[in-house]
Amino acid sequence: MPNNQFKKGELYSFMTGKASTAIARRLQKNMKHGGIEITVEQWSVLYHLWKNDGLSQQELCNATFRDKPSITRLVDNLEKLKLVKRVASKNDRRINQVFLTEQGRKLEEETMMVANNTLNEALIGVPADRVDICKEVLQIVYDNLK
Amino acid sequence: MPNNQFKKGELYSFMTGKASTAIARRLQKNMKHGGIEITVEQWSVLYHLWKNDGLSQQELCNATFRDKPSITRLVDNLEKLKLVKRVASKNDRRINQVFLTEQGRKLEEETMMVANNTLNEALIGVPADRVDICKEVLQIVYDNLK
DNA sequence: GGCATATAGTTGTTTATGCAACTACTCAAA
DNA sequence: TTTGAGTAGTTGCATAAACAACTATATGCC
Repeated sequence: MPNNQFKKGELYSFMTGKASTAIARRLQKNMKHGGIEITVEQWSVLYHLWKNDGLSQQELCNATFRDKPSITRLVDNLEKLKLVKRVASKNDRRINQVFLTEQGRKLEEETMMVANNTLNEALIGVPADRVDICKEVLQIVYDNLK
Repeated sequence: MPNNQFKKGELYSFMTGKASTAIARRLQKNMKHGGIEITVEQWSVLYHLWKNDGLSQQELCNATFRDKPSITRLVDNLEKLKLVKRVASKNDRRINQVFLTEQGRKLEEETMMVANNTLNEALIGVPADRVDICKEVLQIVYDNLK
């Protein structure tokens, strides 16, 4: 028994993620404006390495919710930009660990500041308790479907 | 003065739209499983034509929050699939109106049913009033950034 | 040890996106 | 009536995504 109805197109934006598209575009624009020459997708990989350097590509797949080919090519491009380096694991030769370079580490502070500012632009006029509810709903949706 | 802080990565999912990615993937999977051979992006264009046939490409840009090249190519592909047809406007020869074909119209009922079911899968365990709050927050975010 | 199965990662193909540069058409003002 | 600004749409290029097919390595069972 459905607990919600998709009526009158009011949930179109919800389903198509117009808000998150808008956030990604603004983040991209703000990074470019700040002289940070990476894509938002590359940012999402670096983000997890800043928290936890040396993740394997598979762990990056799980963390970023991207498939293996996507991570292969994102890491390819980040390597070309000299921001990360693949290191074959000694224990398990199937695994590449991905490590930040000095250059990659240096990006963290500035880039996270831009991300933080972008989020604040996005949330102007939204009470914090409503943001929390929204986050919870999106987390449940993600858990339902992932 | 920032009204929210981007702390401890808790808003990573919010910013990167993991929930809407999950919805889009599930919708794609459900359509394929139901024998509907279109992409979710093509669905988003057809959706607006079902509500309002004959929109111009520019109007489709506004409705779907995509840029002009994206709509050009989505309409290209929908035309190849014989689901829509471009018709040059008589009043203003710059404008293409996009009309559904009989085949395009026939997809509506089944496809909207699949979309509705997908949404219900996504929202299992979420009280309706929380969905409403989430929608409102996302609408404000979109309006802040669009 | 050897084989089946699973896991990590890569490659190929099609579709989609963002941005910039371009063509074609419209409209209004000199 | 011409010209110049604005609008609608297309094309080119780089990046990214989904899916399937592939290689290489690891592991567990006989």
